[in-house]
Amino acid sequence: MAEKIRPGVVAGLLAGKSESSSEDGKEGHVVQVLEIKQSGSFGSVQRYMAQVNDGVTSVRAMLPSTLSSEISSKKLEDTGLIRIKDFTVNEVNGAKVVMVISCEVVLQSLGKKFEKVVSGSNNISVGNGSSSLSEDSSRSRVGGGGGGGGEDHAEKKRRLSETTSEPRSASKIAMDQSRGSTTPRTGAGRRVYPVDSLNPYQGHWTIKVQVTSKEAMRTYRNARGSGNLFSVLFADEEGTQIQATMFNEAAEKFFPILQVGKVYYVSKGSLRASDKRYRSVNNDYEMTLNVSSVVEEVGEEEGGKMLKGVRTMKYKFVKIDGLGAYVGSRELVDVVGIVQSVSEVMGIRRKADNEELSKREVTLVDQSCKTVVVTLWGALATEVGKDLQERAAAAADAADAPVLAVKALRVGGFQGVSLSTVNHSNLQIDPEGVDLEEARALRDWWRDGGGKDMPKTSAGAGLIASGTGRGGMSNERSNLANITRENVGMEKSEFFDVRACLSLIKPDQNMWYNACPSCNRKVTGDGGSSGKYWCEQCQKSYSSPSKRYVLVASAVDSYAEAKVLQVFNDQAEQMIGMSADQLAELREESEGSADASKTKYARTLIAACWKPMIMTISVAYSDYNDTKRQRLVLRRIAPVNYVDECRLMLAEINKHLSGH
DNA sequence: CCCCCCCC
Repeated sequence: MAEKIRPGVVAGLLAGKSESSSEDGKEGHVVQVLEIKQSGSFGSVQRYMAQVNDGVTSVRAMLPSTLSSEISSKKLEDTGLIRIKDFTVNEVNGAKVVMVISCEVVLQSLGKKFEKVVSGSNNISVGNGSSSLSEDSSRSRVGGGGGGGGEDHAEKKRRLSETTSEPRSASKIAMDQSRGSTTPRTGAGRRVYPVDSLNPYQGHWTIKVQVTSKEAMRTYRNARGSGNLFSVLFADEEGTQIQATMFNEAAEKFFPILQVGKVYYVSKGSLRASDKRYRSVNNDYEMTLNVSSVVEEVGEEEGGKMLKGVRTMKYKFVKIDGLGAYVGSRELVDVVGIVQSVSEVMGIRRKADNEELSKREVTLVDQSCKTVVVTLWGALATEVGKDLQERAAAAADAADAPVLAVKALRVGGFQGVSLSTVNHSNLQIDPEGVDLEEARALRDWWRDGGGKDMPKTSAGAGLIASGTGRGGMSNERSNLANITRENVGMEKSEFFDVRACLSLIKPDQNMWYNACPSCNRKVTGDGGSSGKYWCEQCQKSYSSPSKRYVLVASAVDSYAEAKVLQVFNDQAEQMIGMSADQLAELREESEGSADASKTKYARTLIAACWKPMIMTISVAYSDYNDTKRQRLVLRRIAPVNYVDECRLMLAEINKHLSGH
């Protein structure tokens, strides 16, 4: 076995010994892990703790989230070996804990605890575990580097020396920063951490990041108070992103300083687990900067213009045919597709406050041969959308259609599946193939014919309940209790989809009217002596008007009963299964029957009830005898597709589960 | 400490 545990390594870790001189020459320290235990989860990722053992000493260690899948999949078990590449040491309740930042599995399991008598050749001195690096020694190791603007391999190695048992004081870092001009900043004393190594337990760090997006300042007001805030996304050279938010005073302070595209050293921010529901980047943590946080722009001579890795946005693409699973969840997705069409910019008035919004719709297709409409909002519609439109127009033929990669999209249920940009969304038109394997694969697929023979259908088509002609049900389900609450529909009419049954169609109501055969409006007259009916609209008389339903039914779901649901002809016809004229005949036959409930007429109305269906119901307030009254109208019905409904319920359940 | 993200 090439991998060897050197006894004394653990003491070395505790002492912050950095230089790895493992016998195989690889960077890092090989140790054995014992007593692997779950240790809470951060975000969605289970974290583990373990004892790390070198045969002489063992100490508690927090293992990185990157190792969690290895543990859960049993690629690493008790008595296994890992190589620690990067770590810090924290004191928790007076005991030292090794916080492993980066490591790899060396051996799944050794089968027993590794124990060894310390050999004389051990080249790591076994310290007392509390020694720490002096400021000077730390400094001397971090010299050089220069203005390359990146952490090279040597720098990474140096990070191995970082301990938090004696961190460099924040004031020291601040001093270094203000003194910056005399010494290369990436050199003197500024140890730059990769963003993915940050965690809430770490004492002090400095990151070097580019602002990749910046929100406008906004105001919030809730039960706990009100204030201003804005957030930015930082990305480091490795492309790892993290959201940083600033409130109130800190927001005022940093808003003018942080600019999109510029690079900064950031330190003294606080980290905490990010809420998966609201996460705009794939990071278990998010950062809050307060007034005492340090943000300093990196000069261009230090490579501040562009961080190498940032261009490579880190995507977690979801194939278009897989978007259905995200409908209704708040999770943001990344999508890459061939641009099929780009609409003009449209002006929209937001319902809530009548504010004018710009939107543009882009249709994408990918290898799944499914299409989806992405709605771009605001500047993404007017600016990036314009570039996209021009690029699409410039395409000589379909094969040259642009590729669009979008980071952070909200998945909605409009027409089955729809995508919408949010504040943090980021668009890349024709992303560099070298950076983006998926984009290249997609373009190759498209240029090779792009499944030319495959029909391209909307990703939503399979998800919406069909059967009622144009349009479709959304994937959001409400219920009768919700939609009949007071004031729903007060402002303007609202539409809801519910899964419900009719519970009653009273047989003694009017049920229909005589309609003009050409305009469907109510005609006057009763045939009478002239045998004619008059249509006011068409200014014509007819001898044989057809009947059209206009009836009141009750509907029920597992939440409530809506006693009065207005139903018009098309929906009534679908539910009753015959035209109003046909039902009128049955009604006539039933006249004078001894038992009205046994007539064919009555049984037909009963048969229309207790069939679950998806109903689109509009709720609005309308005048009724001088008072405003809530009015429910059945606008559309569709059969229940149980597979789809189960899928929606599962998504709903998952939404609740992921909330914690 | 936010967590709204719009329209059909």
